[in-house]
Amino acid sequence: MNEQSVNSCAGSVNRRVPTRKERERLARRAEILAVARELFAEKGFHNVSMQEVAARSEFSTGSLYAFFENKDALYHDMMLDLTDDFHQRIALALDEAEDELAGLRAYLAAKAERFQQNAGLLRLYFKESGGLSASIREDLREEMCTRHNRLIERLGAIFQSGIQRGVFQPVAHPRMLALALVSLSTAVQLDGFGIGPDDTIPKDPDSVLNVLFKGLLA
Amino acid sequence: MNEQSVNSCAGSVNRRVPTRKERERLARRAEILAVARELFAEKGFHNVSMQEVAARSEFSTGSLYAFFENKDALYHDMMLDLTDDFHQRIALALDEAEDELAGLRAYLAAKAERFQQNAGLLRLYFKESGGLSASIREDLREEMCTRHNRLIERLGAIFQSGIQRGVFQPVAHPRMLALALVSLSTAVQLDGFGIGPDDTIPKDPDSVLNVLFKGLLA
Amino acid sequence: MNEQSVNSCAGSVNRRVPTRKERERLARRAEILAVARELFAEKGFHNVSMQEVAARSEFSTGSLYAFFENKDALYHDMMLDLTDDFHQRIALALDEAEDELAGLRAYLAAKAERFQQNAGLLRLYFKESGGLSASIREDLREEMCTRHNRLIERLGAIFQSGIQRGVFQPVAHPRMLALALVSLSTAVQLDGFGIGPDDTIPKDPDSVLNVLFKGLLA
Amino acid sequence: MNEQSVNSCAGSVNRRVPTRKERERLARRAEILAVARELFAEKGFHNVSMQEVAARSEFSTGSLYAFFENKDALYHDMMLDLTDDFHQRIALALDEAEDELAGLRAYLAAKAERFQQNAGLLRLYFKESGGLSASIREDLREEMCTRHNRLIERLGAIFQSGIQRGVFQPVAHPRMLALALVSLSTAVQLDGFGIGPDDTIPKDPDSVLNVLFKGLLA
DNA sequence: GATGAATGAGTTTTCATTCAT
DNA sequence: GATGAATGAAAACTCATTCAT
Repeated sequence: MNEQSVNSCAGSVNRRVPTRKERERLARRAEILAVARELFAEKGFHNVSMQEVAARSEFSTGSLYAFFENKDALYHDMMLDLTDDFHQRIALALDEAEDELAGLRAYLAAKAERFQQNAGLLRLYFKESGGLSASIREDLREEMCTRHNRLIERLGAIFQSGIQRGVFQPVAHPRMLALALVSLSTAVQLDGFGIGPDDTIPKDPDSVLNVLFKGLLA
Repeated sequence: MNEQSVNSCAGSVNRRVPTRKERERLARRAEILAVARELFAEKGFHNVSMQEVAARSEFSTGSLYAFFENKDALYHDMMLDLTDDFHQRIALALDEAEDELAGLRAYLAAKAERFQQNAGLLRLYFKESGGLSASIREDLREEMCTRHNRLIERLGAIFQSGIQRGVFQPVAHPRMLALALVSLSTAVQLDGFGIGPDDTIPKDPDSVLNVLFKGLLA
Repeated sequence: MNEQSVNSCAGSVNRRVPTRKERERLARRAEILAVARELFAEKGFHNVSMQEVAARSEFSTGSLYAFFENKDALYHDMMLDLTDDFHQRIALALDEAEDELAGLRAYLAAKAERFQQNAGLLRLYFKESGGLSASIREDLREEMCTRHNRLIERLGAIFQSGIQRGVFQPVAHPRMLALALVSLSTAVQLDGFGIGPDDTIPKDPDSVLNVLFKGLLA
Repeated sequence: MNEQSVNSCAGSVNRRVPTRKERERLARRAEILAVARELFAEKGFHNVSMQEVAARSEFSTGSLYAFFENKDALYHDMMLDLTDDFHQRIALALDEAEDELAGLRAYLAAKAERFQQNAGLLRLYFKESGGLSASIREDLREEMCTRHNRLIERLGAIFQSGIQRGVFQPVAHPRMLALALVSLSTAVQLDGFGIGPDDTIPKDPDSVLNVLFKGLLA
């Protein structure tokens, strides 16, 4: 019953019993969040019932409420989970980049990968965050804006340092360059979802950067 | 009850009796659509009831169904109304512009005016269209994409012509320039909604154009 | 269809069309309240569902919410309805009484009649009001206490006047006599619900008064 | 599993092993009942969940079901516990009283003490017992009525004996006197909960007795 | 044609009870 | 024996839609 006796023979300094439970709980929570992602992406917040989430995740409705206070909380947590995941990847990509240009390319690559991975999720992402949905709880919007701003700052800093190092031409508002990069890359990626007669726009990083850097590079 | 009998005595070439009705009908319809705009913008599709629309527009719920087949149709029509309105203004601005640069400035000005006019509507616009919402009926999404693509084409043509006329530097994908212009201007406008510590980004047309044209202009 | 045409022949000065609707609405409301009385009396607040009230009253659940904001409001209104009804009868009886003693007898008679009429209702009455239920909305409790206090005052005044007129012997706290009368008569009536081996207590007004007036009468 | 086998070896007259367990079990049961009292008094039967009882009593929900078959049984047992406690105190007070008048005073004192001790419990008591709640299981109501009747009988006997001994004036229904005493004292105590403009009614035993005994005492 | 009262299916949420560990 | 996670039936309440007037 007590694991300590089981493990007592060896040097077993680190985590034990509570961790197992905790890990399982988090795994279940993650399962639910994954199902919620799918469903919300497919149908939108109001067109998904808790019953549906319960059914698809193979939990009972009651269990859902053991993990999330209510439907809003489930949505909130799912959204933050999704966003954090995205921003962490990008932050990582930026950390590993050797110089400014490489950083921007890394950002674009990470973003493209992300977009390709889950188109459905993105519809949701832009519907609810880019759209500044009125029906989102104010706190969620704030939290997502915070993350977004953090990303803009970071990219802005890259432009700034590039300019200072003489790699880029000087510009009045480096932050706006960051905004341009983010919005253009998003638009390019989303363009693929469009139904326009021609999908002729290349979606690789360098094409995007070219638009911004025509003449901008020193 | 029927006005035709009243007017039937005279030559009926310029008679407007059915037209009067028709005009009235359209006016009522427009009133409802206007109320729907407000309400949907404020609260989002699913948080507005037909009763609410009826109350605010001073029609009965029954009458709503005389004008729109159901709630989805009301939303659909309102959305197209909104979009058409927007695109018409921009088309007009572009028509009146004397050269390419003036056209782009006109576009940016029209867009900014539009954003300022009704922030609430925009949240909706981006929530449901920019977000490619899954909960929208497919046909609405298509129709909005069509309009969006038409705009992109038009702006792309302006870039193209500017390049041909030697006003802009040549670029591989003029359509991407259009995309860049649209997305950057949107992002700049939306940036105002953010909660970032600094709203230091200038939102006037020339600042936006500067980012795109640093060195791009011939 | 329009009553005006029907009534237009005679001098029909007073109320018409709106009254019909209003009357109907009140009648429906009363029907629901009556069903609610029954059900709440039978089973208690928490053991009655809105569905049940709807079914027994032959309305839809939705209609219930057209008449009462929510279940609490339904209960609240039903309770006040019940109490007001009761207190009005008693007030009437007191008004018509010729002297103090007759007033007290009238009170007891009205109360007894009331108790006999609807035993079930009384269980509820005492359950929720006499019991100062913790689950009642505070405002209801206050409103019922107000009515109760008003009754006590009124009866206290009768004792007072009886004492002043020399009909009753003087007593330090006439209000307590009122309390005694009310509580004793209630207890006597409720005693009938008991399962005691003997129901030998006479429940007529004079027996009750005798207990209080042994020696009180001048 | 059966401890008897373990302990069967020695002389087992004064042995307390099973008793220890039994004692512990009863102690735990009592702890749960105490928590149940509090919670039910605070919020009413239907507004208290087993989870809540479990949490506050620091047992698991499962354990609750080891002590009480279900929620109804818990309520039932708690209620009887409460009532028995009350009646025992009063019975004791009556036992120790030297004469009839002292007995009645003792009853009133015990009751007042009881009321003061726990106002919350009383709300529950009167809500569910005095109110003859329909939501109580019939058997509980019976059991509480039995106890109540027993008390009435006992008080009635005191009046009877007082009358026989010539201490009180003769009265047709001594039982009704008992009822009067019980109901009046309850009403007086509860009056304190009221919101009446004046709390001028004295709540001491003698004031209550005075109302009943004006002229009753020989 | 217009009205708005009525409908009832569908949604979120709670909680008594069970049972694998 | 004890635990508490999981269950799922049931409840309050909403709202798109219809239809008698």
